[in-house]
Amino acid sequence: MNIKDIAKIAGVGVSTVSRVLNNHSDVKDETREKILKIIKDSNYVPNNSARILKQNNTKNIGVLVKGVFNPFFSEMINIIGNKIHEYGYTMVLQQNDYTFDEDMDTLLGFIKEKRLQGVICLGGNFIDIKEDSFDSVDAPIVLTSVNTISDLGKSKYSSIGIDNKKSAYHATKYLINLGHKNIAIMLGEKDDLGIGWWRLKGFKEALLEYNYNFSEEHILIGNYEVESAYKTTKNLLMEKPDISAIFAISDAMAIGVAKAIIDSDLKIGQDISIIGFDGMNISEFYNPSITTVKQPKELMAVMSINHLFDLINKKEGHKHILLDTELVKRESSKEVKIVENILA
Amino acid sequence: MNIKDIAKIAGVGVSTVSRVLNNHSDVKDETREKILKIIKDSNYVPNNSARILKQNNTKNIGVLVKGVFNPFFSEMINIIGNKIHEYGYTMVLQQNDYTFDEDMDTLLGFIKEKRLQGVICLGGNFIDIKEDSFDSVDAPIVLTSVNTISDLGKSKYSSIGIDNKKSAYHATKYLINLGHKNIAIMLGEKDDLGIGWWRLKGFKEALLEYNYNFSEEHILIGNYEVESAYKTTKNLLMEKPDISAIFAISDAMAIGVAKAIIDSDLKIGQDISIIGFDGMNISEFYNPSITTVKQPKELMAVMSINHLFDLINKKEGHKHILLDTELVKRESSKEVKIVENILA
DNA sequence: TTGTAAGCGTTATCAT
DNA sequence: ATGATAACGCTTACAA
Repeated sequence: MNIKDIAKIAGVGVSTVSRVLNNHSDVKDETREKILKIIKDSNYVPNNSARILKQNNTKNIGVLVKGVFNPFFSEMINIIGNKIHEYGYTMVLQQNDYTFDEDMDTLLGFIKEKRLQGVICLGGNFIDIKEDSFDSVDAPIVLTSVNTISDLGKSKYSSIGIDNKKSAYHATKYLINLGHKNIAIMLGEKDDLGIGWWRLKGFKEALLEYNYNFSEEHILIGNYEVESAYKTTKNLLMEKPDISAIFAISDAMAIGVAKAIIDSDLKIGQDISIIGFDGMNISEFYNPSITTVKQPKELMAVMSINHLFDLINKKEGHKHILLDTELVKRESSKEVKIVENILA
Repeated sequence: MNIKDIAKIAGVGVSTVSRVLNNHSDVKDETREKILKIIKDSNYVPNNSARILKQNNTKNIGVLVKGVFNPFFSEMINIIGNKIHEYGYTMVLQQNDYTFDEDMDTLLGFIKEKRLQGVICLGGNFIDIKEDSFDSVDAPIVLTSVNTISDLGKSKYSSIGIDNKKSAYHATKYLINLGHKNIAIMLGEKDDLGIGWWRLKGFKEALLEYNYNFSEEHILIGNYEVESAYKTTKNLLMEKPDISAIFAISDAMAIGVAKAIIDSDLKIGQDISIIGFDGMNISEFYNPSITTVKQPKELMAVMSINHLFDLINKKEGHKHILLDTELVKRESSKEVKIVENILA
């Protein structure tokens, strides 16, 4: 069943049917009604590929996600997906977890292969952006919550994210002001080159400001997983009891840390304070509730997709936005308890 | 840059280029190398639409999700997405949260519009499947973790899920055997017609077996959300202290219930026992850990996508699979404490 | 082993 | 207001 069949049944030419299909005004109402009825009756759906071939517009928006296991992104994908659908476009979702290519290559290939009209990257490392990196594609690109370092090529793409360094700095400072001197930080991976690198930097900066010493031993690795974080923390607690606070750079890891503390018969807050990062709702409902750096994820999602459509429709040019985070103070972080030195 | 340009540059006919593109064997190695080099140098990517138009194979797999906010599905989408990519197909993800159409109509429209080669539905209600419901499409369909009622048309689609009634029955029985007599159940919505309906049925069945009374007052509504569950439970605890256990039909709601109990100065396990449903890892790491009905979500995801490809490749026919759940016993459910009646 | 040309289902241009 | 037809970029007989 194609446009020709419909035309034949209706006793009109294919162009008339096409006009009806595309809501052109120059069709007699009567004819339009008749054709519409036939289309409906025969369950005809236009062939998208033929349309795209002709119009050169796939109406496909790509969403490239690094680390989909991150529940933080799931919700954003949801918001983005709904908006894409609303705009009459199709979402093509591709994960990028197990690819060891440069994220850049994956992105460029993705756009070309799927002939995307635009793409949003959720997470990932784009540390080697060059001035001409995006010259070979003309689909607008929005990098959301990704790690970039270079200032090159900034006029060729947009980015939306938070100030990771600053957020980590404030979180750490908050702990310091509570009297903590021996603070550990839990990163995702050893030598994390992504956002973890910036958060570590903010952490160190706060420490430096107060002349507190920082050693590699204060770095814990949690693989961004609850389970890993749990094991790492348990091991730590058996060896180094002089730590009074742990700053985990994801809420998922903060949960693992919390449970490890509990299972080690220590009291969260009293014995060891915790701060997480992300602002997932479990941090609020955990027992005890967990202090966290809340990212404005709904806003990030909405801005990303709206801005992308503005770019597509050429209503706006590329821009780079840093949104504010909020330090949500909860039960897991308390003033450090004064340890009376019996020998003193 | 199209196939003609490449052919011109290489000094060959378009069909030779096409043969190279499609890995046909009947091309001289020398010619192949030359063409491959030109393709690479000129960054040429074949136009998918033209290809599809000709071959009538989009290589698109649809994933239609109801309730993507459910973190339970996110992980499954991840597994499914990776497999689709691995098979050289593209995943088209569509959410179905705010659609009030029948899920059936959405599904059929989705397949036709995107010309899908196959589709997996994650969640949703397909209670009105007729014998000929799927006759108008020829893409194989796998319904995963969805609610079906009718036995009609079973040879036209596949399904993979768990036995919701049985699972709920066993969970309830476990509570009863711990001595609980006044058990509340928390459903997603009032008059839940989906899986909630079956879980409620299993719940009632267990109660009936022990001649325990069931009243509408034992039904709580939590909207499948942590927050809602929290509020509902808090209200309940202010009014009805004769309940000794709550069975929440999702882990997310179980967390809300747990926190509400804690905030009401009651002890989970001692005062009120909790059972959740799904087997998300937070149930293990919550404080205290929460008993739950664990669904084999990885297995469900893997089976769904593998079976779909078997159907596409006609290696197998439609089938209906019920997987086993596991009741994971944890700290949140304990023997009911004996209440000494002081007046007795 | 390679080239020529028809045809996939649309849309858009140009007549009428 | 409507119809005939070229063109989009590819694959695949068929011919050479």
